[in-house]
Amino acid sequence: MKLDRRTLLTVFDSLYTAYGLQHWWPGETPFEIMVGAVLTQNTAWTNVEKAIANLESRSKLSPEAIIAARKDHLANWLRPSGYFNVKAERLKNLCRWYVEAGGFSVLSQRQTGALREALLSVSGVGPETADDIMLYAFQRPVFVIDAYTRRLFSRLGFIAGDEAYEDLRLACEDRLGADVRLYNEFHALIVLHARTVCRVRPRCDDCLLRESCVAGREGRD
DNA sequence: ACCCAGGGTCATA
DNA sequence: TATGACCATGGG
Repeated sequence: MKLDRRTLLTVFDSLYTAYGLQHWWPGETPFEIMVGAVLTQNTAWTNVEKAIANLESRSKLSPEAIIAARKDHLANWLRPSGYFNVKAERLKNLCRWYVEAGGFSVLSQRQTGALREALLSVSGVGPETADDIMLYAFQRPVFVIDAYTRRLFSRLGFIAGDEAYEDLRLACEDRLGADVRLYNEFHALIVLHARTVCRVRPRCDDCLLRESCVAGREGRD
């Protein structure tokens, strides 16, 4: 891994200059962010919004309502977000854990490591979902590694691409230091960039990260 | 018609 | 530990 703080910040600056502040998940409650994190698993966000709107319009966007709802009903409301049977189960698991643990105020008092482990103990919450929740709902300095991040860093020549999730996360956190604001914007910018430029020009031949790409791509591809 | 989208679990070797 | 099957809708 050729990750270092200066290089990572150079990439961040390029993205930030190009796209500006993203301030992800503004105005949403921590619980809504948790719901979104589960529903967006391998799913386009536009579909997630429809499912959340279904819950909202039926006043089911609360942990108690989701726990009380029949699973087949919940699945129908989640239909637009795909994998609706699976996600109905996962959402119920998460809500039961959330309520039994005492909700946001109580969970907020836990230490970052313990909170992350608790999230991961919920069936249906894997590392990426847990870290989305850690960063965006609980405001903890956890660097989210998703497919986009891995692909971008790989294309830039920083990593091989097959590193374990935890190795990558800890490496990034080590280089960047605990910085919630930075992690928040960085992840949002990577996703935004991936959905626009990288998707259209997969080899980064002419994107704003070209300098970094070319510098890091020697002997690769 | 095809590909992918802000993954995760479970069974198998 | 490491693959593969499976889950499913909607937009490009």
